[in-house]
Amino acid sequence: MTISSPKKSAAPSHTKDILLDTAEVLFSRDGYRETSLRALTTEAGVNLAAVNYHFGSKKALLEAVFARRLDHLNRIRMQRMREIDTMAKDGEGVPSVQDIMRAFIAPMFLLREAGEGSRSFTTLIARVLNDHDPSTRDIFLKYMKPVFNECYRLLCGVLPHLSRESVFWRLVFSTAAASRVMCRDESMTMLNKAGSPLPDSGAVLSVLIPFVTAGMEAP
Amino acid sequence: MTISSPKKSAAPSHTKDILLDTAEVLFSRDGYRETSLRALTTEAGVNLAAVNYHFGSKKALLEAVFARRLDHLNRIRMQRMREIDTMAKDGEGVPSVQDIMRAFIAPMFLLREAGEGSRSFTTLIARVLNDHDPSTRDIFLKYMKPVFNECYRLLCGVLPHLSRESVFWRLVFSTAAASRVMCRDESMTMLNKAGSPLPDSGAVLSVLIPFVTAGMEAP
DNA sequence: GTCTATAGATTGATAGAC
DNA sequence: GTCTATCAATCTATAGAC
Repeated sequence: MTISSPKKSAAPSHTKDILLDTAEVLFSRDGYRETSLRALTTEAGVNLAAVNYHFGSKKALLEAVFARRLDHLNRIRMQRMREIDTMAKDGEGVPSVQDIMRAFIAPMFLLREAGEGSRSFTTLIARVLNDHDPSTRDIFLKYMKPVFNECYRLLCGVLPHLSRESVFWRLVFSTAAASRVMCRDESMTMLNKAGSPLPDSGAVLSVLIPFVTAGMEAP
Repeated sequence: MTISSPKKSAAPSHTKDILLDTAEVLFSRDGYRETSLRALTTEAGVNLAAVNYHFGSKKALLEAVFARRLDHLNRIRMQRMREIDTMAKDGEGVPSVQDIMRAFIAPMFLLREAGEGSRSFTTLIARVLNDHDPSTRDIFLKYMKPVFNECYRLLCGVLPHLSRESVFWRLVFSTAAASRVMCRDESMTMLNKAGSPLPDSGAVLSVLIPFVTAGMEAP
């Protein structure tokens, strides 16, 4: 109890928290649109009307799911990138592309390993990023934008020989690669001739970081 | 008329063709699940019952949309990769990673520039690849698998110092980057601080190919 | 082959008793 | 805050006249 985080730790006691936890899992497993409020409230063991009572609408529930995790995650990423920025300004040499990319990408994978709920959440991010509905995508992009731009700014600083457009697109490619592994699923296995099981986040990260670093540094 | 391709060129005269063309555009613009048969048949100017009469179901229509384009596209990609393979076996040196990646990725971008319909189609691929419903994804992956595996095989040949798992995952990252630009949209503009307009496929390709090549070749 | 009409099911949201 | 009951809208798919 004494070392636990914020307030409610083990079992969520309030309907609101139960709904957030359940929505995180079901939205990531089946998709936001494909998850009906009936399936959600049944799984959560609460009444059908609870979502609209506590959050106002289904979409407001989705936004609440994002806010709960991203506020914390993005604070970590921004802090890491600011540390890199400060070190550079203090004359401790030019930061490496790899350090910047790791600050941008790694915290999401660490979150992924933090528990079943947050694991679902990172999958949800990857799914929402590719949603057809702009308003659904924009809920996430609103949180993404400041972190993306800070990373972009740092990269422009250490890759002055590249056009800004090149840096921008390469960073887009990198986020695409990262998000693809975030929601890795059976379709991966279908392509995987080697038949090897899906590796854990640490293993994927050790392939992903060199990949995006080399891509960013390409001539 | 004499230089036009296959059979029906300018205006599709049959209901079936009109439905394929309209489905391609609406499925890519709004998503497969989000496009109702009502919206589809209204836009196509045909009767609501036409889809089920001609194709049997909505999902069979999606599959027909894929078959019409992918049979041709994948034949081109396989041919290019086989040419690379033959050259290597004839002792004309080891093929470059860049050649292999270009054979795998470029034809899709060429198709994208071939017209409004095929442009929509490449967007549709990228959207379906990230669909929540496995059966929807699998329709595309069934066509993707042989081409992906051939590319994977070639890459293993020229990157013998890498583990097969590394090659596999790097190729997955590359396809993710390619598919991300395929459905580039307003959400890109939202992130793009430089505010530059979305470049054409040739320009994106000239950034994408060096990126994935460097990523594949990373130590 | 094309049309109208509708069956049959599911959805998000709400009103009102408790 | 939680419940039941229900509304109004949507959907895919089909039956049957023309």
